[in-house]
Amino acid sequence: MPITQNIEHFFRGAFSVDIVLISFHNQSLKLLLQKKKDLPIKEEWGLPGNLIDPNEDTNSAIDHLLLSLIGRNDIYKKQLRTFSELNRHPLGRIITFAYYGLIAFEEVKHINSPDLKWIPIKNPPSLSLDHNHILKEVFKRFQKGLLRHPNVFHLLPQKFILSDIISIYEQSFNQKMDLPNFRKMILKSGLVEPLGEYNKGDKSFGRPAELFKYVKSEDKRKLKDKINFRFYA
Amino acid sequence: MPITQNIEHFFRGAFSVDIVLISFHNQSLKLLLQKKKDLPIKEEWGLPGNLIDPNEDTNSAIDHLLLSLIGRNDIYKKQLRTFSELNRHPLGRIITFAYYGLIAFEEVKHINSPDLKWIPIKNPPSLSLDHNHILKEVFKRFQKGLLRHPNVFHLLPQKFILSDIISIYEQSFNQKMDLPNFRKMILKSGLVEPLGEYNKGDKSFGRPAELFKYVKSEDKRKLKDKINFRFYA
DNA sequence: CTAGCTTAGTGTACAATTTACACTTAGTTT
DNA sequence: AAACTAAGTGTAAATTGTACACTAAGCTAG
Repeated sequence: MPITQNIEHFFRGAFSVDIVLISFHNQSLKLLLQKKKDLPIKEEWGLPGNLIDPNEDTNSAIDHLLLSLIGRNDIYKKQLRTFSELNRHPLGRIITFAYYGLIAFEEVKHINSPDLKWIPIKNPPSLSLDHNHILKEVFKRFQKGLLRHPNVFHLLPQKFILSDIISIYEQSFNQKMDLPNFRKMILKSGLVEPLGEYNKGDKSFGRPAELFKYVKSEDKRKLKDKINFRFYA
Repeated sequence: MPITQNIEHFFRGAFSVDIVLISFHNQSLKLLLQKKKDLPIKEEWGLPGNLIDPNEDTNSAIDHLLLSLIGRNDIYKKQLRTFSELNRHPLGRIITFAYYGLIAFEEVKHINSPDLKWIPIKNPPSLSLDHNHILKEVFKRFQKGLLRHPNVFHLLPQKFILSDIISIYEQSFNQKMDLPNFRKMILKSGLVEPLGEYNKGDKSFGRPAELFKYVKSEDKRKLKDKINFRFYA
């Protein structure tokens, strides 16, 4: 099969980027949606996204997208995977690079556009195209990220309380944790440092919680995953 | 930005699939390479791959590729990620879907083509395009797969000995294991069953090893990953 | 045939981690 | 002041991981 013959036959595809941008506000995980226009599609809202110019790199495309959405692109983000089903887009063969990003809500709370809205990430509405499918997959990876990397901290403000961490985990995995033990784990990880300040006035009852800050461990934690031959679904 | 105007500007890209096919033979992990022709590139050998027809699905493209390579496509395979750097291919903007596949060597040992060869996966030669880069990334994911899923068994024949498992892990992570303890882990996992047969004649010395078979656990092991707030690099 | 090598496989004691859950502390509400 | 809420501490038992000595079964060399 001499592919250099008739090569232009293969060059008919387009690319896009879409982002699942996650934040945490009022004890609840939030997702950013964008109003879709100019597209022959049914659902109005979907994941924020853009077509990629043929001469543009994927990474710079996501940076442009983030700038236009929230005014900055220096947030935690990760390219996840590509969705390439043949008829996923009415305009033709468009494959999309799905990203996810995490950001503390205080960084984006000023944003106010009729084309953007934050919704609770649980039970999202029907989204345009295959975006519900993308969201589902990305959320699974978000969960794995929480298990394997200190990603919670990207969702929290500079000063936070330990029960916010626990709350994010409980929501993400839809299960109750044992507070005392989780607390000890967090402390033992060496990733947080107490500030001696307390969370006054915020809540109405209960003992005020101490505020903590995140410290990136300097030793880089070059630990290897343990090989233990116990597998999980 | 009314994207439905001048839409054909965006449809100039092409797609391809490439596969990192891994096997295990003679106590050594192997990788399948393909001789590249008809391409204006320097290196002769690279990862097996194909351009995708604009009307073809990615999954069916990888199936066709596997059929043409080894005569079957019912092996363990997984789409990993997409490589999309602007100038990764001399023919134009081609983004490639990188897959990896695992197969027991006895299933493919009959294959004999001047365009294909198995090489030890450690210290591969210089490959065409960005294939060394792809290989490196895929190998990391292969390692993670070994840690989190019972993937070793895809590399082993129906009847195998426990030290083959250990050998694959030792090679993949380039570290010595404690035999007695690893053995107990494997046994405790419930994933293997002794056959009462022994590995006679195969090796010259040492006590003959018992043969085992893989049993998929029926209870589906719906265990969740443990949330323990210990993170690894 | 036997001593010694090689690899397979078992046993055990100890260390580290996880889990369950009672208890104390500091604030607010009634 | 009693009751309630949420934060935070302590401890004991169960489970898991680690180190390493030991036994078993074959082969080879003498």
